[in-house]
Amino acid sequence: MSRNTSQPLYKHVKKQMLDRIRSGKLGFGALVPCEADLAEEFGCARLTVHRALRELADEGFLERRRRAGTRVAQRASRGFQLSVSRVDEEVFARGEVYRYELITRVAATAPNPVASAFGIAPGAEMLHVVCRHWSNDRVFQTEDRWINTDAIPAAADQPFRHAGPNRWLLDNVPFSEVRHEIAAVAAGPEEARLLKLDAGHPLLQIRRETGWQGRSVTVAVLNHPGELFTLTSQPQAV
Amino acid sequence: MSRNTSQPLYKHVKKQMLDRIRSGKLGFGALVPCEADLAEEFGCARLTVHRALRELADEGFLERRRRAGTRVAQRASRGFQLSVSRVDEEVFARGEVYRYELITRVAATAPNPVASAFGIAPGAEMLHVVCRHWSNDRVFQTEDRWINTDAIPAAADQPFRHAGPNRWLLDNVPFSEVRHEIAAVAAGPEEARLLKLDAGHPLLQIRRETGWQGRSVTVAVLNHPGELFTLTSQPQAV
DNA sequence: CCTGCCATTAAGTATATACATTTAAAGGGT
DNA sequence: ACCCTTTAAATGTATATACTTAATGGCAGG
Repeated sequence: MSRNTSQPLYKHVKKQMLDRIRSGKLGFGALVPCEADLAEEFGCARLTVHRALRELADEGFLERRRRAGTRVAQRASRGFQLSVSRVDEEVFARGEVYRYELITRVAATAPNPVASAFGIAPGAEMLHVVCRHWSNDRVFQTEDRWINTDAIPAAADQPFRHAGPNRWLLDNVPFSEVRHEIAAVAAGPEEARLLKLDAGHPLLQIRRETGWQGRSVTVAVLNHPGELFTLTSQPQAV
Repeated sequence: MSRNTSQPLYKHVKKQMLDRIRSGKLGFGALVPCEADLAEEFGCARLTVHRALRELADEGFLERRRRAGTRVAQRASRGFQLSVSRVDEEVFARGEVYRYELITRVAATAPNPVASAFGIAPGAEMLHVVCRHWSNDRVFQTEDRWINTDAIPAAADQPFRHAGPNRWLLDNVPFSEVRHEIAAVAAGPEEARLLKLDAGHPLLQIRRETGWQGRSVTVAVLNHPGELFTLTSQPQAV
């Protein structure tokens, strides 16, 4: 129970409280003593306890409401963090050789679902880029992306010949919202050709919609051969 | 630029700084003024600025080092949050009817990969549960789970006849680490039968390993018909 | 018994102050 | 020029204090 002085006090309090939760001393739904009482118990200021409890609440361990106090959260709906990086960094992290290949890059009329996501008139022109990302000698990911040139005029000048739009966008365009959907689909003829697989092969498909201040700036469909690529979540940070 | 008084001051500062980052006024890698200067600029205490900047750093927008100051972070590898809930809650959230069905529940010798994950001798007995989760009249998820009865003796007494181990574990067992892998696979004959699909159908497969204080307590393989189920990430919180 | 008001409680925010920690940069000696 | 020491700048933590906000639970009045 003796505290490690090389560690900030609020972290010590945090760890102690987490221990009580994990050991079952404070079960799911249990009422946690109020900040003032804990401050007295730990012999520190209320703000120190406040910070510890606030961070535990941010991490999903506690639920806090004014006047009603602090309770141990039900664990049912805790999130977990999937890391999403630039595709070339993913490949590099696996110790393999990355190569980018542009398939097509055209200004075209956006199909209706894309146009409505961008909040523009159907029939308006925008940039459509299709490309492949290689890892050693295998196709690691195909990318089929629409870019709202209305929102990002600079994209219209990018050739995307030697580096993918993924990378350019991450490096150059501010974004505020990202929405992802992940599904397993069977490869259609077009996808099978691009991924050099047989039609019907299972694909891990990520649909990513990136927005800036409420407005969609780009939507992308990313396909991975199912068994080649697995997304791995990080363990819970504690 | 006038501040909304119904909003905490530190959030106002946070928003202002985020605007400067997103608008490009503070480009990637740019040096942010020190806390004292910002405090003077916003006419508030240093601690208020400190909290705003600390949270922005926690969210990955800034990088801070003592003495060296605060800089705008490169955006390359920001994570996103996938929510994981109890399967019955998932179905309920879709407005459909949930039904649980137990297939098998036996004490059996764990296969080697499972035993080694649990850190126990190969050949030791543990609980193996196979079940299905229905959404209306379709199989929403199959669950193939091993439970370390060494770590959770109470599980040996659970019949899992009317509610799945997923739910019981979440409600009753503390856990500290969760690791996920997500992949797309083709249904084998056994999976096809359980999911009432043809063999070869694409499945979204989630492998989940749950640990408590460094020790694995349960591993599960969850299969979803690929096109039925999509994991949707939450938009970035700002 | 029900309703609505209100006091009280607990969390949330803000400030001034102080001191600790890290480390870049300046300075000084060889 | 190089290395070592010192200084100071910036962030990090801790405390006391005060006020704000939300919401519960009790009380008064109908």
